[in-house]
Amino acid sequence: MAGTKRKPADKGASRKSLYNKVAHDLGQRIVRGDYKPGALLPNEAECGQIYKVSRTAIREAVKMLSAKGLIQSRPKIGSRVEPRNAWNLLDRDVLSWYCTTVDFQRFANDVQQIRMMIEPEAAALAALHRTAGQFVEIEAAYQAMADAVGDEAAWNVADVRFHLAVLNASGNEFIPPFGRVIESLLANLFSVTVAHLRNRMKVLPLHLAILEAIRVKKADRARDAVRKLLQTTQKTIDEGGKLGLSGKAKARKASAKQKDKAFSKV
Amino acid sequence: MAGTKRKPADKGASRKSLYNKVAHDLGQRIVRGDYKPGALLPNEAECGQIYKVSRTAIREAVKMLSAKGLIQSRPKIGSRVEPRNAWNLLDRDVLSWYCTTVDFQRFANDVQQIRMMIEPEAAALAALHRTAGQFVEIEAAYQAMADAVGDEAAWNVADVRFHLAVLNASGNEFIPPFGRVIESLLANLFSVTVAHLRNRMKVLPLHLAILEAIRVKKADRARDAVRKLLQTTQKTIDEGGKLGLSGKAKARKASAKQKDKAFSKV
DNA sequence: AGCAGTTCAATCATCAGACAAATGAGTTTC
DNA sequence: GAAACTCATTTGTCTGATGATTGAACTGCT
Repeated sequence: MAGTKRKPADKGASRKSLYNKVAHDLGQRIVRGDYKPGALLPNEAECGQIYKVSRTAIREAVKMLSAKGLIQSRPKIGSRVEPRNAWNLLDRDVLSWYCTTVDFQRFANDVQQIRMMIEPEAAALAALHRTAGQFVEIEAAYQAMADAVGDEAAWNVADVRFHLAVLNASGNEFIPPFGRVIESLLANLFSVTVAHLRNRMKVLPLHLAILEAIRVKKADRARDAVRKLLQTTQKTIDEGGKLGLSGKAKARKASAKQKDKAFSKV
Repeated sequence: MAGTKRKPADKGASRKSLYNKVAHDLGQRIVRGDYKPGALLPNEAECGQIYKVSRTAIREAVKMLSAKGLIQSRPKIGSRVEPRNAWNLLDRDVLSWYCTTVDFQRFANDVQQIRMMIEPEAAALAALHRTAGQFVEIEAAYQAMADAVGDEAAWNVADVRFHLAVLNASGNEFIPPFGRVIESLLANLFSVTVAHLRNRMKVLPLHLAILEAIRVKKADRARDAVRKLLQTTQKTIDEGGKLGLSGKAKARKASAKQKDKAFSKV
C-alpha cells in the first residue's frame, strides 16, 4: 500500500473538511445502492481504516447522514441503511446524489409533473398576494434574463431567480422551500432546455406574460401563462430526449463515479 | 401545575442520546428565533458547559444541524445561523420545530394550499399509473379507516396511511417525499379536523369516492374527489378556527417551551 | 494618512485512547 | 421449553492534545 498522499492539488474537493468528504462519499454510495437499505455499514473503527481518518471524523459524517434520514445508528447494531421512504429526498445533498443515479428521461418527466402542480398555482397566488417589493424582484429577475439571452450561464441563474421570485411572492411559507428543491432539479434540466439560443428567445416572452399577469393581479392569467411556459419546456425536453442530449446526464454520472473512486479507492 | 406529569413522549426524549437531545434543543431554539439568522452560537467549549456535556457531543449535534441547513461552522468564526431560506424546512425535525412557532390558522391555510396543489394531481396520476399492489394498499388503508371510525387515534393513522398510499401510487418518485412532509403537517391538522366522530363519518364516503375513482382508473374523477375532500377539510378548519380549537396548537407551543426549559435551563 | 504584508489569536477540525451504555446472541438454569 | 444470565460487540461519551483556517490587529513602508 503506497501511501500516495492526497495533497491540496485540486482545490475543489480538498477545500472541504474530512468529515464532509466522508459524508459525501458514504452518502453517494448509499443512494447509489452500494449499501442497500437494511444493510449495515462497516463499523466506525473499520470505516476509519477504510477512509484513513479517525473515528471522530467518521462519527461526524455518520451524524450528518443520519440527520438526512439515510442511516440510523444503534449501539451493538451499527449503522443501518434506512428504507428509502425514510430518506430525506428533498434535501439538497441527497437530491444531488440521487440525480446521478436515475434515468434522465424519467427524472425530467417527474420534475416537470411536480412543477406543473406547484408553479401555476403559486403564480396565481402571487398574482393575488404579492407585495410591491416582491414584484420588483420578479421584474428584476426578468430584466436579468432579458439581458442574458446571449449568455447561457447567466441565463440559467436569472431563470432560476425568476421562478423563485414568483414562488416567494405566493405568500405561502411552504412554497419557497418546495421551490428550492425544484431549483436543484432545474439545474440539471436547464443544461438541456436552454442550451440553444433559439430556445431562450422562445421562452422569454412567455416569462414576460407571467410577469404581466402578476403585475395586473390576474390570478387565472398568471396560472395559464405558467402552464404555457411549462408545456413549452416539456416539449423541449421531449425533443431533446430523442436526440443525444441525454448524454449530458450520463456524463454527469460518469464524472461523479470517477471522483468517488479517486477519493475512497476501496 | 406541578411538573410531575410523565408523558410517553417525555420518556421517549429521555431515552435519546445526548447529542440527539442537544441537537433537538439547539434546533428548536434556532427555529424559534432564540438564535437569529446571522447570529453566532456559543463556541463549542461554551456550549459544552451550558449543556453539561463534552465537546464531542456538541460537535455531533452541530453536524446534524448543519446537515439540515440550520447552521454553518467555520474555523475561527464559529457556528453561524444560516438565513432562513437555507433551512431545510422540508426536513421532518425542522418542520416539527417550525410548527410550534407559527400561528395555527395561517399554518393550516398554507398546508391546505399545498395539499390542494399536489394531492388532486397525484390522485389523477395514481388513477392512471397505479399497480395492482398499490391499489391493494389504498384499499387496505380505506378499510382501516372504516374500522377505526370510533377511535380517533387509529383513525388518524389510517387516514395518513390512505393519503400516502395514494401518493405512492402516483408513479412519480418525488411525490411520496412531498407527501411525507405533508404527513407531518397533517399530524397537526388532524387533531382539529377529525376530533369529532361526526366529521369522521362525513369524510369517510369522500375517501371511498377517491378509492373508487382510482379503482376504475378515471383520472378526472379521482382529481375531483380529492378536491371535494380537501374542500370539506378546509371548511372544518375554518369553523374550528372560530371556536376554541386553535387552543390545541397553543397548548403544543407551551409544552414545547416548557420541555426545552427543563432540559437546558439556560 | 493609506495601503500591503505579517503576525496573532480564536475557533473549528482532527486525532488518539479510554471507559460507559446498550443490546443481540449464546448459555445456563429451572 | 422458557426465563434469566453472561458475554461480546458496537455505538455513545469523555478527556486532552495538536493542526488548520482565517478575521483582526499590527507593522512598516510610501
